[in-house]
Amino acid sequence: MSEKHAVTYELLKTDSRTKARRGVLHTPHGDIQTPVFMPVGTQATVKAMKPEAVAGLGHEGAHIILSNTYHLYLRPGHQLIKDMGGLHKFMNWHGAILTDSGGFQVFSLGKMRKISEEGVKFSSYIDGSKHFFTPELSIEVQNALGSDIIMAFDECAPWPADRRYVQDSLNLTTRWLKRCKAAHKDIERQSLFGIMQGGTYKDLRRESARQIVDLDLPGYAIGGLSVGEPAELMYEVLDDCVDELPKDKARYLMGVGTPDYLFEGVERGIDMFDCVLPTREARHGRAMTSHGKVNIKNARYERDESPLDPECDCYVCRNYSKAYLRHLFKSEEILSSMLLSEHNLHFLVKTMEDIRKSIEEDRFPEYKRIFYDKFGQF
RNA sequence: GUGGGUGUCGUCAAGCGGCCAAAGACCCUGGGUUGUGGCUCCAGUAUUCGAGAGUUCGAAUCUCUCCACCCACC
Repeated sequence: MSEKHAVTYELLKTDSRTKARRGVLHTPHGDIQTPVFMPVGTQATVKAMKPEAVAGLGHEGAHIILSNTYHLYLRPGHQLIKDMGGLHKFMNWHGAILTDSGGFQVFSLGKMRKISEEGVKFSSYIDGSKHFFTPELSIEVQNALGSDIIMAFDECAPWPADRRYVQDSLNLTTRWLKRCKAAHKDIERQSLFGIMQGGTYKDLRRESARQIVDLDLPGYAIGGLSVGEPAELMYEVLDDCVDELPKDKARYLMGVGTPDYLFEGVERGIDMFDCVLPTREARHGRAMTSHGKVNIKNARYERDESPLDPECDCYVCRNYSKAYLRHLFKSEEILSSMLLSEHNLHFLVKTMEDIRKSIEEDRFPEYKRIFYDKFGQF
């Protein structure tokens, strides 16, 4: 009666001097080389990107994206997507999909919600209508969407938060995780990842980790970090709590992030990352480059004929000048979002490819040094 | 040439004797953004009101002269 998990992690190599890992995530929609950066496509679309462009990012392509339970539940509705053949078919994405549970939206849309043992009552940001989200409903929605990896419905505590609150929050998250696991039946089609909480209290993080690892899930996420706490504190907490997670399961640091966070996360043994930053900043006129950030709005680029990043070989950098990109942004042309999004995503996906290669060749610390020297502070 | 009108930030404009070291919008300049509500949020930018001279305790606001532009009519 050994059921096969839909998603499994295979550890290929561990860096000799750090906790950095090189692995493969096997999913029903293909293998994912890790560490990996997952572009975010909240509303069943990576904003301003065609799926083909997402699939062509970097040199190897992006093979997994993140989408969102909360948003798709509200619009167009999970039943509709199920009727349309599931999320992959609906959005014409042939790679793997991870769906966030809606737990984070409870946190980020905090003004209009009420948390109880049973679940969360909240108002729709679209029309103000009242909804009640529970672990069972989150799983039901994610089952209907048909994503490869589904996330547990958790409570993400804010920072700062007092110890008592964080403790209660992590315990609630574990109780909800048990309900998620019980509600999720088809484990051969989709895999449920648990989420660790615990704020910035190391002992609470370890406690949360032990609780969720007990449930023997195919993967574990670290939630509730990068929510405003100082970077150094986050690194410290992350470094400590990762050791509590099993080596034969994928580890996902949720909502991260900036290039420097990616390196720090990988160094501490993280396999998966996602972040809205590259696409959101792109829409707001900011680019990530090998020499740091570029604000394309700046007047100094008015007559700059050079590409965003002289070391980048993406479609955008091969064909367009900063002067043109600035013009597109200032004119509020749609192509501005498209090109800057493509560049930013390419930059992170390509950086991850280089990180993977450096781990394979056991020179991750050296590569990190080189990257930081050029990139500077984000 | 005659009559009428208008002149306040790059632009459009509020103000019409004190609360104006001049509102607002756009533009412009800079910054923010980390499990995406939001092509968005935050901040900055006129010691000055076409120029000059008056009236007044006090003027962008009243008077006079000049200048510029606009509209009619010769």
